[in-house]
Amino acid sequence: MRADAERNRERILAAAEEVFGEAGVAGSTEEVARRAGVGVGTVFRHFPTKDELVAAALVAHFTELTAQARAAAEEKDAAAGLRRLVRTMIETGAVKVRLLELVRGGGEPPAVVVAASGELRDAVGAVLRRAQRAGAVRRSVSVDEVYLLIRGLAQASASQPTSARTLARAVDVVLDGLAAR
Amino acid sequence: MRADAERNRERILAAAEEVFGEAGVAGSTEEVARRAGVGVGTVFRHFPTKDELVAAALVAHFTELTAQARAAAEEKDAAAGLRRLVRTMIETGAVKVRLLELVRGGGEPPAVVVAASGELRDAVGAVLRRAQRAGAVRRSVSVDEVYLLIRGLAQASASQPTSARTLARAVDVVLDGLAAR
Amino acid sequence: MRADAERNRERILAAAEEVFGEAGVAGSTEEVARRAGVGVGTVFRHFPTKDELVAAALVAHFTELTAQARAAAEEKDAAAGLRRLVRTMIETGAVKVRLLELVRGGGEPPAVVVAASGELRDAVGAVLRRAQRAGAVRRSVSVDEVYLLIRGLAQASASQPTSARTLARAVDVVLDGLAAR
Amino acid sequence: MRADAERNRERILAAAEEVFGEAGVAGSTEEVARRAGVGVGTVFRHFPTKDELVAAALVAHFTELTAQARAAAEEKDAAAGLRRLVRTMIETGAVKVRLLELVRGGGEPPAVVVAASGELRDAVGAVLRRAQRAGAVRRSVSVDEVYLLIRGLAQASASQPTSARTLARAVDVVLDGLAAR
DNA sequence: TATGAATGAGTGTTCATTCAT
DNA sequence: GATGAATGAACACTCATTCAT
Repeated sequence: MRADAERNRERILAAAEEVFGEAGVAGSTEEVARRAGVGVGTVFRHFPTKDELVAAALVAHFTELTAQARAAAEEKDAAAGLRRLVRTMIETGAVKVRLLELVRGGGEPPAVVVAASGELRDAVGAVLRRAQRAGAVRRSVSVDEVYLLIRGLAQASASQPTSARTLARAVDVVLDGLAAR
Repeated sequence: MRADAERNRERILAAAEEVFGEAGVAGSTEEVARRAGVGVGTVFRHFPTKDELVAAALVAHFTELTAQARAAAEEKDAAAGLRRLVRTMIETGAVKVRLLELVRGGGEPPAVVVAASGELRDAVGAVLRRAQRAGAVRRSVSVDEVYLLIRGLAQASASQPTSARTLARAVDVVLDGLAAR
Repeated sequence: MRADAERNRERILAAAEEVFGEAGVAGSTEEVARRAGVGVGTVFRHFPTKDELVAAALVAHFTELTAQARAAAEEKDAAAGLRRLVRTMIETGAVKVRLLELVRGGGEPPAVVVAASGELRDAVGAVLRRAQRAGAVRRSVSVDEVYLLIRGLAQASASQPTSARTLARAVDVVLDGLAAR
Repeated sequence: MRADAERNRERILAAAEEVFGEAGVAGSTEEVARRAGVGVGTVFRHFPTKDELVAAALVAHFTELTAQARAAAEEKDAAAGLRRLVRTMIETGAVKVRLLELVRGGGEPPAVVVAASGELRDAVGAVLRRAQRAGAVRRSVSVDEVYLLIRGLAQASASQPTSARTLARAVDVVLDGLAAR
């Protein structure tokens, strides 16, 4: 039964990412249940509240991104690592954005989300520092700005159809801005 | 009574900006009515649909920003004009962001909104071209990227408390990125 | 001003017959006002309540029919008079039906309506008695049945599209049933 | 739970017949829920729309009547069968009338209702043809008139309190009119 | 006196959450 | 544990009625 329950949990999370990613706030718990192929009751057994479900989906998303950030930190070329990370985060950012909408609402996001977000920030920080050490980014910038810029482009491109070309150019502007003079 | 009705319309619009700015999609028409100090019926008389109310609030917001963009285009120093515009848009952007969330939902935003957004984009374009002519921005960037970057920073800073310092630094990164090499 | 007010009253009544005749209960006071070419306020000044407006429209309708019944009582051929009356009432009955729907609702129709309906019944009674005297209708039937049958056909044909042919045949069945054996 | 749900469905339908039968269009879904002893949500789970609820109640009503018509077709005495059917339909017709009001409104009634009504008409037709074959009704009348007359009496007696005596006499007039000369 | 803007109770409908099976 | 039917508070929207102009 343990295995079954675990499998359900995963399916629900995946369905939640899908549903909330598509419909944002409008996504209903019932729809999540339907896509996960379980009853609503099961969803609520795993996540006693819609907010908790959303938070869990967000954490899952942050966790994936953190893994990618850590991978980027291993890359030979530090500058290329940063570049790739920025692109990945922006491209997969759409979902996150929709989910974040949900979590805000009543102010502070739940602690778990803050923690997961913090971990991601740190991983991005590591990539950034490596790029600085390699001389590809000037010393004066801090993770905060970088993180903000990434989130911004992710959200903006998610909330309005944006051509790949425009997005790529915007990323270049940012990377140029980060570059050491 | 014309006068009264007009005043109500303004109050409703202002309340809508407030409510939707704070609560996003969750904001209720009833709450808008309460804050405007009118009955729900009055809100619906002026804006027959919640969507129309939201659209109207958005248009109002875009219109304000467009006015500011046009003012920025008059400024002596072209580069300073661009800088100021970017800052203004980001600072007052919070509201817009929340409202945009609402309008998306079922795909294309209503024509009025698209039109108002287009006008803003054009006004920003004028400021940008002036800055390019003055040599403060390199020729290769187009309005699209700039508009995207501005929207991004506005949304990102609105959706998560961001220190003024971090925001200012992010703006600088962008402006540096835009600058001619 | 008297004349103006009187003209408005008539226009409102006519509009009410139209609107309620078409839409039944769904017809709104506002729509009546629109068709009458006056403001809602004016409608309410003349008829302080929707119910009163409906009642007045009904009374007007009954009054017209009563006039026709009286005319039928003058006709040379008593049997032909009855026949014509039945047909007229059925054909113009559609409106009445819709209006009656409205008036029922909370039980007894208002006194004015009852009175107007009584007058119509009496006028029909006169036509009937003449037909009986002429030997065209058997003595044992009373106004009540006749009135009920007429109302029935009027309502039934109004509430569902009915071919003229079917209606004519139904009327013949009734007239045959009334005829002396 | 299947059993429970089924029981609820029945109770809701019964309540709907009651409520709409009494109040016509004015009857509210909430009132139906109250009388059925369930929450509004339950009503909407079973019938996603008020219109669908009304249609379902109508279909149920037609179905009952069709069963009675079929029973009448089995009766030994063909004329008595017709007589009894007409009486039954008129007596139980009140509800149908109110419900029909609702269904009209926007033109064509939903297909299910049309179908159920058609079946009833056919069953009545069978009873009628038997009576004709038995020489109790003249050949020239068709189902259409009979159905119209029945509906008419049902509606008329439902929409205004009518003494049993008057109704019986009206029925006799109709039956006499149908009789072979 | 006529107007039509304002009001707010009431209606249909949705959806997070609970609980009997 | 899983299910999905039941619940009811909450929301968008309508419309009879009132009242400032």
